[in-house]
Amino acid sequence: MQIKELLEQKPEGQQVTIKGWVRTKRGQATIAFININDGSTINNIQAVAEEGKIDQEILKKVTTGACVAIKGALVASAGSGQAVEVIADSIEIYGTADETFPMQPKKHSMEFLREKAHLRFRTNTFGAIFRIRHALAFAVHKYYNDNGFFYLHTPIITASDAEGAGEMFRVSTFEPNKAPKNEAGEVDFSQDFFGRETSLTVSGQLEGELGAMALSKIYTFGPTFRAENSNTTRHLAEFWMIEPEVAFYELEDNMNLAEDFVKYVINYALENCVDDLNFLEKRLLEEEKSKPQNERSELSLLEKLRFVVENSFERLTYTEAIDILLKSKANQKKQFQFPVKWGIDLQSEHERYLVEKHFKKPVILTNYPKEIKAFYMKQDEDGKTVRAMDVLFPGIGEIIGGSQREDDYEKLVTRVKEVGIDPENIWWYLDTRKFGSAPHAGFGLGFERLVLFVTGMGNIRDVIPFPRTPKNAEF
RNA sequence: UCCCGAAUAGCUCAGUCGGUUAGAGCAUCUGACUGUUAAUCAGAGGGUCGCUGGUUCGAGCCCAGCUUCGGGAGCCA
Repeated sequence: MQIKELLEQKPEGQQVTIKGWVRTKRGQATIAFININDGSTINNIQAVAEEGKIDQEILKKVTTGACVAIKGALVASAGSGQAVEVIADSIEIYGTADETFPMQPKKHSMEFLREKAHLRFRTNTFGAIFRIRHALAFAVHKYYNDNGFFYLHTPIITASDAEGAGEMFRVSTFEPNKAPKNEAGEVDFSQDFFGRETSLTVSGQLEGELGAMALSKIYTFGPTFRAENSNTTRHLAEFWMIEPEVAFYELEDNMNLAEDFVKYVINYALENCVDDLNFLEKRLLEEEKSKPQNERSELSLLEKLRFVVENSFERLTYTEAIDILLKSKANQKKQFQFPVKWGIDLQSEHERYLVEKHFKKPVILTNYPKEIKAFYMKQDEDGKTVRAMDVLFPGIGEIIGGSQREDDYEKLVTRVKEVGIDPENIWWYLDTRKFGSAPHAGFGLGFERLVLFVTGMGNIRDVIPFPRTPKNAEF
C-alpha cells in the first residue's frame, strides 16, 4: 500500500508494510522516529523503532536517503504532529545511503539541486512540482478528449524549416568531418539517412493543420526543440508544447478556447494537488520574507491561481495596447528602455507593464502588425495587421502564441514568397488551401511555462525533470 | 549572444584596511537524553579559498584572462 493510502487508513493496530526512502531519523536512547516518503504524496509517514524490537546494527543503517521496508502495526500516534504512525516490528534495508547523500534535511539552493537533478526528486519541493506537472499533463489530455479533440502525433524529425520559429538542431547520421560533399564543396545531404537535410521539430503546427483539415479538432502534445542560445529563466532547448488546431474556428473562438483551456487545467490542479500546492505556497511565503516589501507579490500562490480561474482575461488589440503604453505614466516619465511606437515588437518591459501594472490579470493581445508575425497568419481587411493572439501571464510573459490561419491560397503564397520561403518546400501545406480550404485557428502553449505559473517557481529549469539548455545536457 | 553579479568545509554562508594558525550553522562521527517533528545538549573530525598568471615583503581579499553558475536583456512557447 502506498503511503498516500496508508495515511488515510483508520489506525486499528493492523499489520502494514511501508516501503520508501528515509527523510529523517530522530534518535534517542530508547526510541527512534523515522520519517518515510515514497513519493505518492508530499506527506511522510512516521515509523517508531522502540528499544529491543529493532536490532541496533540495522537501525544504524537507517539514515537520510536510505531505502527501507518497515513492517509493523498502524496505530494512532502517541505524539502530536501526525495522526497515525507505524510501530515497527522489523526493518529491512533495501539500499543504504551514507553521509555523502546530498539531499540532507535542510534547505538547499535551487542551483545546487539542479546539479543533482538525478536525486532532487527526493525533495519535498521537486516531489510537489513533478506531481503537479503530471496532473497538468493529464488535465490537458482530459480537457481535449472531453471536448471532442483528437490527439495527433506530429513528427519529431522534420525537413521543413519553414515556420521560422527558431534555430534548429540538425538530425544526421553523417560522422562529423566525414560528411560527403558535392561539387560545390557543400555537405551532400542527398546521401544522408533521409536523403535530405532534416532537423528536430520546432513546432507541430504545420502538420497539425493538415490533421485539422480532416479531423476538425486536433491537438498535439509533444517535445519541441529550439537551438537558440537562450539563457533565461523562461527558455529551454527541449520543451513540451501543446498545440490545438481547429477547423471552422476564427480568432474569437481561438481566444475562447485558449482561455477556457488554461482555466480548466489550472482548476484541475487546484482540485487535485491541494497538499502540493499548499506546500509550494508556504515555501514561496518563506522565500518572500527575505525580499524587500515592494518586491513581494500581492497574492499568495493559491490566491493567484484562483484569481486567474475566476476572472476573465483582458482582451485588446495590439493597437489599443500601444495606445495604453503611449499614454502611460511610465512612458511619459521615459521609464521604458525601448521607445513605444506602432509597429514595434512589444518588449518584455511593455508586456510586463500591461499585465502586471495596468490590468493586473492575464491579457490577450490580438491583431499584431503582419511584419512582426509569422507568414501563415490570416491577414485583416486593412492589410496591415494579422489575426494573431498572444496570451500574456504575470511573471511568465507569453504563455500562448496563436492565430487564425490564412486560408486563402493566393494570399498565403504571396506572403510565403514575401518572407523568402520557396513555396515548393511546403507544397503539402499549401495544398490544404487548394483542396477544400476552410477557416481555422490554433495556438501553441508552452507546457513548462504553464507548470512554472502553477507551481510559482522562478526558473523553468526547475519544472522539467532534466532540463536541456545551452551547455547543459547532463543526465 | 550582450550587460551585471557570484565562486571559501559535504550543504548554506561570514571573512573588516592586503597582515599570525581561514570561521559559524547544518550534515557526519562519539557521548547524553523515555515520544521526537529539519529533536535537543556536550565534544571531535572536516579546507587545492573555481582555474591560470600577475602585483606585493606578504593575496581568500588587488589586477588580467579563462571556466562554471545566477540575475537581467534579446530570440520565443
